[in-house]
Amino acid sequence: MILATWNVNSLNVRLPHVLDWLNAHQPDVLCLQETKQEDSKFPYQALADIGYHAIHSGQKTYNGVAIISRHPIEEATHGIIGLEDEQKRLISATIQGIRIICAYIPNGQSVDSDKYQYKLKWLASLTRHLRDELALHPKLALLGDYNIAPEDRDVHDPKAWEGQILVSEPERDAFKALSSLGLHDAFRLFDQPESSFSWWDYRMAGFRRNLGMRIDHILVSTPLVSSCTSSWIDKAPRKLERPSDHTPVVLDLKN
DNA sequence: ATGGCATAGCGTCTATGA
Repeated sequence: MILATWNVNSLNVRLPHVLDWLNAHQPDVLCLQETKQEDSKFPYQALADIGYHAIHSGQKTYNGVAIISRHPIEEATHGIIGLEDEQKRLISATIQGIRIICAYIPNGQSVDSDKYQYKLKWLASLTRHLRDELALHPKLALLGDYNIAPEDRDVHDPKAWEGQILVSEPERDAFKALSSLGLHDAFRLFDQPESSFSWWDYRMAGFRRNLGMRIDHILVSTPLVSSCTSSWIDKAPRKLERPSDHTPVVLDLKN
């Protein structure tokens, strides 16, 4: 079974890349973030034409999350229980007996911003929500754009970024709180190349110079760990014309 | 290095991203 996550930075622009990627890799599940479109614009038919079901929770201009699956999608829910939130950042479903949660965690903008407080509050609510989900679904995967680089090795220049957004201590503590629930960073279950990143700034030739961050993650619950066989970042879509600034993160699970 | 880019909206600029 192949699970993947990809922040597409507008599905309207990136649909051709997504369809090509689905056809090439045939993942069982692909989670998308930043679709930036209302549900009425979501390309259900184009996905069905290549054999995929989908659910979407979106809005104009900002945010928007989707789960795309080759298998039937069951028990779909939107948002975080107990959090009033206009922003469409979380969607969940059960697929092949695994609870799949697709999240677009707030960026936070800067540590002195109101958006940073919203990010920390959102993460606290997510952790509370995940505790309940895990009680119901021992096999669970949380996939998405976390907007957190968990360790210095996930940052191209840790000194330059020290204390800043995406790496600040409260954000990393929130990531550790998710880990403490029994969720494991699937990418780090395996040996990986140094300087492995999932996002590169469009500016400053960030991708060519590999000035990136690893902020897109797949966390899996303890009962799934022994099934994980490999995890990798697919840099190929970042090399295409008009790429997303993020690229897919992939996890292989044995059946 | 604090921008230089990309996207969407009802727009000729602003907001946001990370």
